Amino acid sequence: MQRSTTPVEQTDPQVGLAVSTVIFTLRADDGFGATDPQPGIWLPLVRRIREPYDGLWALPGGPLGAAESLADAASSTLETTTSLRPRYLEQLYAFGDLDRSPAERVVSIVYWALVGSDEAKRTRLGQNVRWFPADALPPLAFDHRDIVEYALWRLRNKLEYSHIAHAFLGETFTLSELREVHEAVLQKQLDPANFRRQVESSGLVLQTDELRTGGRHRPARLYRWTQPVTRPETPSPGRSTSRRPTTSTPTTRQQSEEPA
Amino acid sequence: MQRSTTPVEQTDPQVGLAVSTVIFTLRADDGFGATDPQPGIWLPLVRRIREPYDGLWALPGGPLGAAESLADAASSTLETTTSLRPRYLEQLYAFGDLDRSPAERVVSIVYWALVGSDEAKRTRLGQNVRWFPADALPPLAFDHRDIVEYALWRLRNKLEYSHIAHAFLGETFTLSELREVHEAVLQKQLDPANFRRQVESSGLVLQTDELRTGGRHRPARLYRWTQPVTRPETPSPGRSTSRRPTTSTPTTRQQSEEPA
DNA sequence: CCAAAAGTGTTCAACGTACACCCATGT
DNA sequence: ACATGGGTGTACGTTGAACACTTTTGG
Repeated sequence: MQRSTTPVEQTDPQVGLAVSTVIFTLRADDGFGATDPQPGIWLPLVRRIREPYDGLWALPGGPLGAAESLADAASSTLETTTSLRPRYLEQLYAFGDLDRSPAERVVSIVYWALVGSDEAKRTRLGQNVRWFPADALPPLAFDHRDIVEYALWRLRNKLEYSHIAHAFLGETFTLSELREVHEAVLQKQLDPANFRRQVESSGLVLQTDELRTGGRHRPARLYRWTQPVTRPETPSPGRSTSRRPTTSTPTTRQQSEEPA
Repeated sequence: MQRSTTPVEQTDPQVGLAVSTVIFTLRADDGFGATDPQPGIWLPLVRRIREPYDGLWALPGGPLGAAESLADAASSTLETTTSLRPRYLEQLYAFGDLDRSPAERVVSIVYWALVGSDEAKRTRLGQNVRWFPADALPPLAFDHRDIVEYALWRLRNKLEYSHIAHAFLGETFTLSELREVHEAVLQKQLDPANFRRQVESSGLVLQTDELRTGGRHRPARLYRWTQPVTRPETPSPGRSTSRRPTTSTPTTRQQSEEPA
């Protein structure tokens, strides 16, 4: 007798199914009003008010409702916790080790999300919710520390071949502003000249005819994204790198323009 | 009142949790004894024997047992279906749309796996299990067609920066054999000369002092992998690209698994 | 005028690709 | 001898990093 095929009857009732979300934003202050020179990645955590791990901080999340999709659950967690709507949302991974939670068996499907810097700053949080800098997290409950690390890795990775930086900026932005986002996320300095050329030739961004004045230097041209926000809620192979092979290979089939 | 933090109480009992596996192997025959010139990707499917989708083919899988980890569930599905052990196993994605299954609500955590070509050939399958070429699948139940497409994309993607081709080859192999694997998976011809150099400089592979004779041509040197099998069962950021930066900063650019 | 960021140009090394060519074996 | 794949050499175009240099504003 072999196992039956996938969607099937009902699961063992002992296995709980939860959805959690790692929410990122970019902030330039230190949380007390002082302004850092470089912005950094921040994320909201929820203080647990029961066992296990009572008192520790944890990722916002909760059980999956029977009538909500996975992304909806992640999104609604986010809104309930921060009163914000995600500008980007993507599934991260399903964590299901047997010993994640001391007593019960819980599988957590984790999403990661980006929210706007400006909006995040204005938000008032509940009593048991606080923003923390990603590089100075308190002790976390469960395996949430690993989850955050993995989400950070994914964020940094993704930044390099997509326009998720969109989520941190307004409708229009200067290339310096965009570069600062990249520098904050990747935590390294980028050559302004090379960065400019890379972005301009990526096709993700479009010149406007406006300038941003005000700095005590030459005004900077404003740009806008060519496409609206990315919401990869269905994992589709297409990566739309918009690259065309210069010389060769009519590789028969629609050789997907995949990344790695 | 806000949603509580992650691993938590119990889920709505209406939501089922299943684990399915997309199993790939490489075969050179057409299923009837004739030998194709180029091997292709094949995968086993299970014929459903009940509603919904009775009679259609589906991915092997089943409900998650309370005492098994996600990877164990995927692995055991694989063994039950094909009597094989996976040489590679990785989580693909969690599919949880509301309308995946007509009546009930089921979330499927899907894994993808590779099994050895030689082993797969020797295996006898049960009555309701059959291998199909990935490019000629029958109509599939549920959203399994999309899932397979996504898994294929991931396989092709991953082939280029890891040594998962390991799974299709023996302990030692010639560079031609390795190239044939790549050509079969990527479905395009590769320049033997350039392929050789790329692989040799990748550090993933090591020369032996043995040769493979027998062809009516110059004997080919045998190689072996520098590392054993990859089993990324914890999604760790480190990709171990083992690349040495020639001049400047260790910019270890790596590509992410997962979609656009 | 000076500081500072915006924006352009140039050089160089690394890398992928195409392709010519030699090597060693079985028949 | 010759066909066939194993294996080496090389030239060229693209890309990315480094960095010199010009431009335009505010003070």
